[in-house]
Amino acid sequence: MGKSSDGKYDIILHAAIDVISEKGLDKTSISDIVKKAGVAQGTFYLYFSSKNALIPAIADNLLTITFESVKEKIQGKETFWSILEVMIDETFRITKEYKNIIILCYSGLAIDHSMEKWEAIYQPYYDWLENIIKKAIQQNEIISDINLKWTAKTIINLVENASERFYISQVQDDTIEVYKIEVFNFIKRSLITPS
Amino acid sequence: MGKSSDGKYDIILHAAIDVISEKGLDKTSISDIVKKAGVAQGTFYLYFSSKNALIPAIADNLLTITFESVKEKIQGKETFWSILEVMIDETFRITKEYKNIIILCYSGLAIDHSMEKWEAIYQPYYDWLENIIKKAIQQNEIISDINLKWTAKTIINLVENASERFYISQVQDDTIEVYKIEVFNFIKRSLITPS
Amino acid sequence: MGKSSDGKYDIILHAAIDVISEKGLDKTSISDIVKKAGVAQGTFYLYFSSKNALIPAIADNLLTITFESVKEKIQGKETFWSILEVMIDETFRITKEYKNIIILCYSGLAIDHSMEKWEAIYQPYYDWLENIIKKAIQQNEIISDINLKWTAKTIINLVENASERFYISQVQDDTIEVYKIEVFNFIKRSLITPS
Amino acid sequence: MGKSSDGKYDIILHAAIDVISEKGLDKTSISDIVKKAGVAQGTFYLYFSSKNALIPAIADNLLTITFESVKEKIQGKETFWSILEVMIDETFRITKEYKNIIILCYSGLAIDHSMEKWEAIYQPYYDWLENIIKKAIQQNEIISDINLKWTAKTIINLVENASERFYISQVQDDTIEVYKIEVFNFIKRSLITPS
DNA sequence: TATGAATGAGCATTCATTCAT
DNA sequence: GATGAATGAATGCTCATTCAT
Repeated sequence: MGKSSDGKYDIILHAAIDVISEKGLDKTSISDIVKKAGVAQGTFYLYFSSKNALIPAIADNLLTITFESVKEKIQGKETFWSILEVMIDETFRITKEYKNIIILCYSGLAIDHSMEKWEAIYQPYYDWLENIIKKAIQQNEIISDINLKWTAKTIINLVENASERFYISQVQDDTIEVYKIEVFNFIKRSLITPS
Repeated sequence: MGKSSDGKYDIILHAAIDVISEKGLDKTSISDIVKKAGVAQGTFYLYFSSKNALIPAIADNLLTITFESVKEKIQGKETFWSILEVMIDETFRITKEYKNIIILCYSGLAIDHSMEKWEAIYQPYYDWLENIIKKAIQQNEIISDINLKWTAKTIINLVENASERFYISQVQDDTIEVYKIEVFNFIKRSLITPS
Repeated sequence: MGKSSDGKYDIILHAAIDVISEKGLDKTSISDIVKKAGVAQGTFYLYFSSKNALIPAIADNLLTITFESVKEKIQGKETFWSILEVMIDETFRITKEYKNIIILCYSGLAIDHSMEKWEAIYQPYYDWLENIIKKAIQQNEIISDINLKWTAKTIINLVENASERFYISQVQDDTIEVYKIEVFNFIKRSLITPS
Repeated sequence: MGKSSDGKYDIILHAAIDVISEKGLDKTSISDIVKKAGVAQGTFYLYFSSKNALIPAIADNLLTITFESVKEKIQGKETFWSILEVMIDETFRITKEYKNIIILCYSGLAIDHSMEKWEAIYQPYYDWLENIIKKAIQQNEIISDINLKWTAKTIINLVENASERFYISQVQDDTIEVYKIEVFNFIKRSLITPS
């Protein structure tokens, strides 16, 4: 189950992401995946213990993509609010691009009764934002009377959920800009230090 | 597909909820459901067009429970903030009681690629809260410079997600009270009219 | 799992016996059996809980054949020794005819770790012979100082094993008559009342 | 396929015996065996041509154990009857200790359609007993009017089957002593020279 | 000799759905 | 409306075996 080898793990993982994005989790057979990956049926099981074991791996991959791209775009941003703006932009962008994978993660982890894995996977992202918030408090950008951990998780969820409502639940009675601005303002009003 | 008959629809629906709560969606067969319901295999198909047709029905049932119980508990409450308090209390209570069904709705609707049905099902709840908010604005309890629809959805999501994080993702590093208070304050700070 | 219906149980059972006799247990797939039986794949599982569940059923069938044919041929025989003779003749005949099934029962029950089922299946045969022996003792044909149950089982085993050694283990350095006579005499010398 | 090397053959063979005794033949994979033996997957095939090739080797090993231990315990015994007693004791002891292996031999050789291998493996044991019987006849301990080969095989079978009925088929309605005495007496009455 | 990653054929079993009664 | 026996497509997974190193 190692992630090393000569890259077979990644080859299979990405083949899985491709096929599942297209056909959905339950319509995708292991046979489809290995065909796409160009390996034998049995090889799949050298790297993943079961079909279900794919989901956390895919979710992990997705979070990594999100997290990395946020960190990259954050470079040079100084204020908490500009960082929040980046998070919103990137989350919307990635939700649009990977909406099928996001859905598959929801259903996959739910089916597997392992919703708690979400939290484990998101932990590094949570920790990172917690730190950002801590600094923002020190900079007196935001109020200090909040539960750090809870707030970090809630912000991430708020942003993700807003973009999922926009792209996945297909409620587009407003423009994307409205959604982005509303979520930004909602959070800002809640956290900003009264002047 | 009528909801009438002599109640077989409800018998089957609740048998389904019971069994699926226990075993999870994918481990539950139609056979399990009809056995529990005490009807014949074929009878299921007189009331539901397919296994997947169960999920929206269950989700609908769940929303109705939530919505009704919120409306009931709201009686006599005057301020927006006391209504919000009730919503939080009831949402946490129902999330605890029906967490397996909530999970099943996530996975079921995701599998079915019909996440948008969530929105349709939640519509009455959204509409109701939108009205509450509108009145609160008129009463000058909360700020007026917000997108009504978006805010209604976001509040409902925020509350639900907080309780799901608590009960489903099993992140209980704080007490339930902390979670309830944080979510209440987070929303209140964002919406309250500056005095 | 009832043996009734319109005979599907028997149809499948005999199809299974046919195919397995030919190809051996592990080379036979359920698919082969249902094809031969002319029923659908799933129908098999309406009558047998698993592939392994076939074996005891087949063994039972075989014992019934043996037992019935022995009882039939016994008609009119008066002495214990003539009955023993019939048992030997019939056992050799049936061993020859059904040797593949006998082998499959051995391996099937062994694989299944349910060797003890042999005894349960053979019980009626054992009981019947026990009675025969009891009468023979009363008639003073054989000695009385023996353990009835043990002796009944041992005689049946001796005869079966002799014929299996002849037909299955393919040790035919002697004629079948030698085998039959030896086993008859071996038992007779051991049990006959000294004159 | 040599039995020499630096003992890898024996290491693998005994690993196989251990694992199969525990899990049964069909639940045991080559992978289990090599893991236990501490060698690589491919190494197995340097010493055994296939999985099925294990069975005769294991059976052979088992017969050797039985045969050797009988020969050892026989030392100093003079009469045929005391030798028979040893055979019974040792057979019961070994059946108890190795019952899972005995079962595996049954199923393994049956599956393989090579029941006749039993006879080849047992040949030395048969030959040895044949000689014992021959001497007993010369000593006038037992009757002479018997087929030597057939009788040797039958005695061995009788004893083995009695102990298998006791330990494997789990019919323990009597004590082990009853079983041992009955089988001893059954044979003795059949063979002893009338005084 | 020894390795162990890779292979890929093979199959029991499940279960949503139908339909004759 | 109600039944439940029958269907048969569909697939995750195992595992004996190979072979390049």
